[in-house]
Amino acid sequence: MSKKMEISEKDPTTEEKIKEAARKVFHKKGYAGTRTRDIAEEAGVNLALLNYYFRSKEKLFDLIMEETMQLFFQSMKGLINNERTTLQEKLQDFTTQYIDFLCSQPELPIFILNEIQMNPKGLSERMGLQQVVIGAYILKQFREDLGNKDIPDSVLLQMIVNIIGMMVFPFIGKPLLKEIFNLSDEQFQSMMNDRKKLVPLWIESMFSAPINPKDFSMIQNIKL
Amino acid sequence: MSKKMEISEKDPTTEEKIKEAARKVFHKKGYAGTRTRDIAEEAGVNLALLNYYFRSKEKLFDLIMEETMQLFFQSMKGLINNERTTLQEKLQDFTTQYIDFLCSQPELPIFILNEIQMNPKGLSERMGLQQVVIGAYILKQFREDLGNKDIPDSVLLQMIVNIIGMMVFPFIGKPLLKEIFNLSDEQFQSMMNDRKKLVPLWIESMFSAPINPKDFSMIQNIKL
DNA sequence: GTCTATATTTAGATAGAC
DNA sequence: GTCTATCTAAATATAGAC
Repeated sequence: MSKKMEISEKDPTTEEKIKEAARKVFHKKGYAGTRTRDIAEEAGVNLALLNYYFRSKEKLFDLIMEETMQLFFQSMKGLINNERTTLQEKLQDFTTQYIDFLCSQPELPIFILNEIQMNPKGLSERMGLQQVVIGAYILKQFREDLGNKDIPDSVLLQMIVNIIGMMVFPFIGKPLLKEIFNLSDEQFQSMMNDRKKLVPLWIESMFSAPINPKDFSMIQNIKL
Repeated sequence: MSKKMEISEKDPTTEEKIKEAARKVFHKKGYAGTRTRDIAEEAGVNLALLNYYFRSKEKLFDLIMEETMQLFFQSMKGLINNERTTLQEKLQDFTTQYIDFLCSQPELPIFILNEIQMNPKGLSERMGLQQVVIGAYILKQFREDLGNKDIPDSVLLQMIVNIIGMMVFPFIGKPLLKEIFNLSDEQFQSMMNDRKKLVPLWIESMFSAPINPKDFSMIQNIKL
């Protein structure tokens, strides 16, 4: 194999090694719980190089956080905006692929939601968060499909929370789940695999639940 | 009003003030993100008094963590072990009262689940966690009710995750939800109020979803 | 670009007066 | 019990040689 061919697969640069290590450690321990020494050690480089390449812990974190949020939300964006699939197909694609994605990055949910709570400022401006969800093509389809059933937007909002929650929450509660039910990693994995098909089934049946509008405040003035 | 009568309602002691402040700050910022100075300031006492009363930040945290876990799980324990109500009644009581509880302490879920992930060791021994859930009376009732429908324990486990998740997840995602959907605190509150009745309805309908066992691995060897 | 050594800053903890 | 002042340790950041 020639040297030229190896360029594309050559060893990562020091800068890349640091970024990868930072991603790993920040995701696991959060901003406050991470020491720059941990990152340097994980990357196998000298501590001083962190500041040489990224100026400060905070700047490095901001970079990682930005990329992580992109990853987390953009991976969702593509799945819910496919205009060539039916609602049922899209829901199935979404749960399958997003659960696969989360399985490959199981600490993402708690990292992101925790850091957002610590520092919510300038969240949605940084990326078009509102547009990602509210403008999603799948929402249009939901509304068409449900228009017949007289289901208000406030219930649709509740269902969005449920769909996301049923995929994301198990990862947030994973350490607790594993202890309470003595689950192995394999069992957790197969539980999430089952969810790929269960979530769409559940969602469909939940929409059939007999809702009496008089029982609910229906969150005034919600429109998606 | 006599001085004797005022004893029971007198100002909190310094020790109590510190503990309350510690609870508040730890819940908000987590262990790593909290500085002892924050706690002292919140309590309005001198920094040195923290160590006078509690020896160290870590000891103070352990104390708060212990009490918080008790609060979080014990408040659940009573609700799912009432032997005098039907399954439907108990589910309704559970969702109503547990959501009320979470509304009164909205940072609890993310605090607890985050700290558990950071340091899962000795979790379930510290309190009889397995017994709280697995030994719950409501589980017996679920099994009886579902015995007729041939629903395996692995699906019951999935449903437990759903029940807890539908109550807890909105609080974990609250900052994000509020930004994406422009929710006010009042709207979030009324959303959670609606959930008190929606969750039991949803759960019931989800149990009616048509499940084909061939589609699922059904998590081998799970028994609750 | 990388390293050693060191400076700076921050946070937890304590000594000792009152 | 409480406070001031201070110590110590830890963590971030930088200077300067190579």
